[in-house]
Amino acid sequence: MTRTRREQAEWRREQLLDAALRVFAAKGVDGASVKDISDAAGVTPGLLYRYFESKEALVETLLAERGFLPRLRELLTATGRDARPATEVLTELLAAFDGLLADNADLVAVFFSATHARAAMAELVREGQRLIGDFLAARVAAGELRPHDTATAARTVFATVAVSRRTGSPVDVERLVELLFPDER
Amino acid sequence: MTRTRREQAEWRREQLLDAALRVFAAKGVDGASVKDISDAAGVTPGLLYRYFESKEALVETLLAERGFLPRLRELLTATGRDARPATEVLTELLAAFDGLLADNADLVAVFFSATHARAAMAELVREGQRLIGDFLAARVAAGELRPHDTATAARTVFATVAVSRRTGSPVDVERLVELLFPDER
Amino acid sequence: MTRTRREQAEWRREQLLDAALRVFAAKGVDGASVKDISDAAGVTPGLLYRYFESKEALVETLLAERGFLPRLRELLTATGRDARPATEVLTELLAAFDGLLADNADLVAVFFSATHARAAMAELVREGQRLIGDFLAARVAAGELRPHDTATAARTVFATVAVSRRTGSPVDVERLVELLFPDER
Amino acid sequence: MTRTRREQAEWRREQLLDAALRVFAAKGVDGASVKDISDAAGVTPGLLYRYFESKEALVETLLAERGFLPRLRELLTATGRDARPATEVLTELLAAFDGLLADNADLVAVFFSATHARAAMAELVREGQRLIGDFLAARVAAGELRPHDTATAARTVFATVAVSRRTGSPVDVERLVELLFPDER
DNA sequence: CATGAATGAGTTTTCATTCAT
DNA sequence: TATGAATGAAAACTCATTCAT
Repeated sequence: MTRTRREQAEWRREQLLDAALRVFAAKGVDGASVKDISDAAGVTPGLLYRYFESKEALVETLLAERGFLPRLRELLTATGRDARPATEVLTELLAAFDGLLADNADLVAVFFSATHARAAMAELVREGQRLIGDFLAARVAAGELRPHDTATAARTVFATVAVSRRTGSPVDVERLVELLFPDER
Repeated sequence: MTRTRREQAEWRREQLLDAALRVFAAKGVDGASVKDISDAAGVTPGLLYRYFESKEALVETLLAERGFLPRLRELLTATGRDARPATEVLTELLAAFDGLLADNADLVAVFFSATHARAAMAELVREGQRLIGDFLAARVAAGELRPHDTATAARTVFATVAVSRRTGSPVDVERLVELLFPDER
Repeated sequence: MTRTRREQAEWRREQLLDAALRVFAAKGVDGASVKDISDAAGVTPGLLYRYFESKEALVETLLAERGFLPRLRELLTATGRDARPATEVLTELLAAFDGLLADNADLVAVFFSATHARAAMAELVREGQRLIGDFLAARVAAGELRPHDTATAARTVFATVAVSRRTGSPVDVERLVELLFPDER
Repeated sequence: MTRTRREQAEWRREQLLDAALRVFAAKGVDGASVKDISDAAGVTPGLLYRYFESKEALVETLLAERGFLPRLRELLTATGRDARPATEVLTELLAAFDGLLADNADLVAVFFSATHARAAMAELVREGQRLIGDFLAARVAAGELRPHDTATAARTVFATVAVSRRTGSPVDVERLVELLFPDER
């Protein structure tokens, strides 16, 4: 109950970021007012400016601190998979990616709405595709997967999962993997 | 140079829609002001209201009149393809779809930015996936393509083309088709 | 059917004044737009400016040309009454005044709404009270009515009729006269 | 000089209502801009919207909070009059009513100008006439006043005082009462 | 730390008025 | 005579931001 100053400040900061994320996702960055956000956080607009320089700084902080690129990287490079079949690992990977997007639906919405976020989103996509492509290439090199254009394949699965999430009709990742690698079960 | 009143009005209307599309794509619907649009069209803000009831009505008109769903439908249902190999037709189809998105990049941007456009975009995606899926299913039934989950395949190619366009790194549709149907060349 | 230029112009002018009167009465002078008026007249706003210099000029013309002060004067000074009993004449007079207000309800509304019309209305009231006062004084002098403060009496009946009209509950003028002159029937 | 937040807000609210009342009275509700009002209050237009939802809400608040119907009711029903002669009480009553209108000249002007206020004004008139009518009827029943149409009489005195106030030539209430009840002095 | 009154620069929208056709 | 496209100025209103308390 008793928080130190520092804890309290940290807690408030996070609370504001939470509120901002929710509100931005619902109304879009431009459509949401500072008042909307402070209302959602149960504080007054003025307080927001003790924690963030401006509305724009708030958006940037959100993108920087809540961005899930690190988590995506983790997911896609997790070790201890070498022993398991490529299609199994790939399925799991895509499911994890799908889950990541689901968990961060609000942030994804911000990525889509904000003109600012264009670059951040592009980076996410590039990185994701590269990591999946590397995985596929390694397994092709190992002779486990048939030779194919791994970059295109990575791009394909990545895009499919992302769009499916965004349009609200989640994809069945098993089927997706089977579509691409029908013989490697 | 001399235009009738009616022609002038029609021309101005289109010009305003053009300007709005450009500005909305660049700044987002919420980020663009009516003044931005009228400036882009070289007129005064008031004039916009002779042609459209409100900024919102302008967005709706844009989505309704400049929507490329009809063109998409045309593309995907064009006849005279029965005689040609499925992969060839599919490649052509996806290239056309990619071209359509390229031609309508601004509108696509609006679809992405506007909270209003969420529904319109979802419909576009659904329709596109359905039409491609139907095509694939017919060719599978005809024994030309290997049996596979045609719905997932449709979703895959559709999403891949769309995301590639959006992220600015156009996909090579031939490679995409070959990835899915390596043996049907 | 064929009108001379002059006739046509006169007719249109009157039509515009009619429309303006109706619209001003309904929405108030400030609340009514030039477009409202031209719409009501079935013409375009531009045309209005061929007949009147400005919206304000239109109001002034309305007050000047449609003012019923002349008619009021006529009513209150009509001759051929000397032979009849004062209360009878007074009753008839007030009824006629009431009728005049009813016939000009729209104009009265404009008088009330327009800040401009304050002076015109005051003049109307003054004149009306003076004329009724003169009538009463003459009859007192003739010994037909009891001596009383004729100015106050005039003001009283005038105000009563006017307010009753305006608030929508027309007064029974016979009762009003009987109230003031119970013995002079 | 030092005011608490709450006091300051309350004070500002009243100040804005004061300013609005003055400006509305001078220019009419439609003729007055929000800027006119904020200028009169020495603040920026935006501040007005912290205290009132819209210009229309401001008018309604004015009518509701500054309406003098309660005060009118008080005046006309004040007790402790039974012992005094009816004409004396009536004279005093009308003088008080006249004073009330004088004190609220601005509000009366708003009543006259605003299309919205039509209903509020009608209620005021109705109520006022009813209360005066009741008073007269009681005194007739008590045999103190001659039998007469008390409703018409009430309407008469009410209208006379109101119009006189409005047209700027205050009535002499003693004379008015004497006109109606010449023998009851 | 937190409030919320206040600002100023913007927003969308309206409208009296002009003028080429 | 009549139209209606276009303007410019102002309207109502919003909102990010500041600051005294």
